[in-house]
Amino acid sequence: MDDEATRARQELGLLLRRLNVELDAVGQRFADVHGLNRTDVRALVAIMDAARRGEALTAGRLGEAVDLRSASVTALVDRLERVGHVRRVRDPEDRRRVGLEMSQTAMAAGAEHFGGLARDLVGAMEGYSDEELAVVRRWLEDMTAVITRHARAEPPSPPS
Amino acid sequence: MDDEATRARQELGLLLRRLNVELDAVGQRFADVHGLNRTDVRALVAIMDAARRGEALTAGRLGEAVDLRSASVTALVDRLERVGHVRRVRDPEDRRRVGLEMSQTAMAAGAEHFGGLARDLVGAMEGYSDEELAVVRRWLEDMTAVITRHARAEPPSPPS
DNA sequence: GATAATCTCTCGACGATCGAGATAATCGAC
DNA sequence: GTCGATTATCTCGATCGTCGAGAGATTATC
Repeated sequence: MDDEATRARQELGLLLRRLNVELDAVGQRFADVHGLNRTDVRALVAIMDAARRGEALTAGRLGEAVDLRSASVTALVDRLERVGHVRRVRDPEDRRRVGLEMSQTAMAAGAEHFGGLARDLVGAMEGYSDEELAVVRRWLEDMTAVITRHARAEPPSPPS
Repeated sequence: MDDEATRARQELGLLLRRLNVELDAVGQRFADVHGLNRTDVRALVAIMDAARRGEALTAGRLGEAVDLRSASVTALVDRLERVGHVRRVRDPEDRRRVGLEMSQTAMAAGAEHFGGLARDLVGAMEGYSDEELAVVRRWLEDMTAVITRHARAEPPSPPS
């Protein structure tokens, strides 16, 4: 591959990084608007995702999802509960466990903020053909695979 | 646009979010390995980017780049200087200003971690034709524009 | 039942960030 | 040149998020 082709590919990597920065900024903005910190937002997203899958997250599983110790999860849920975004619900089957339920207002706020972004993204894709989006999809999956490998462990080079 | 087409586009949005999470994890991993926090990593990246552009970041500009007040920037630079990643250099022309220079070891560490990722990403793009990558590029730019608009201000809907 | 395992919470400490104000250097007007 | 306004950075004290250690409560195992 000649230099020109390599450089074009490197630029796509930089574009990806720029997109990453802006996407993080969207989350930061949601946090600012609602008086939350980044961890709180990550937690709400995790709870929403779980709810969408039909599961009710427990305190422990939330801690795994956002990588926090139990003491921090307690403080985190205290904060979210204090402002009314989540509710603690003791599991009747295993009363050690504490389920987490999102309030309707929190669900609505999240849907408005992130749902609006999703809607606009879909709108911006209207002009693309199915074939073009298939290419994009394959590319995204390939890039995600590479990135995930780097995120988990640091191989000197990809196990080719 | 029918439901099937819309759903395919929504899935690309989810793929993008997943990629974002993994990319953040790469930065987190760099932080873990080197005993830094996320802010420190963001600061080092900002300093590296500036250095690549041939500029030496001052303390104030670094604060703007990572969105921290001056008190926090002082503490931040103290941390980075203490472990030898950056050096304070008084600007001889305006001695109020403090320039920041990255150490060779820090540059090398960053190049190894993030440069390795960049190399692998380029490698994963080898199988794509120029035309395919042009589509991907256009798509990335379009998506970044939409995301940036949401990150800066929250319009009820894109100003179409 | 006794004991081990699991899940969450409490407590004390540490560290990152901030607001207010201090310090030092530069710029502009005279 | 000199003085006041401005700019850039730093110091100090306080606040808040996170953690480690361990307690309390519940369930599983024998």
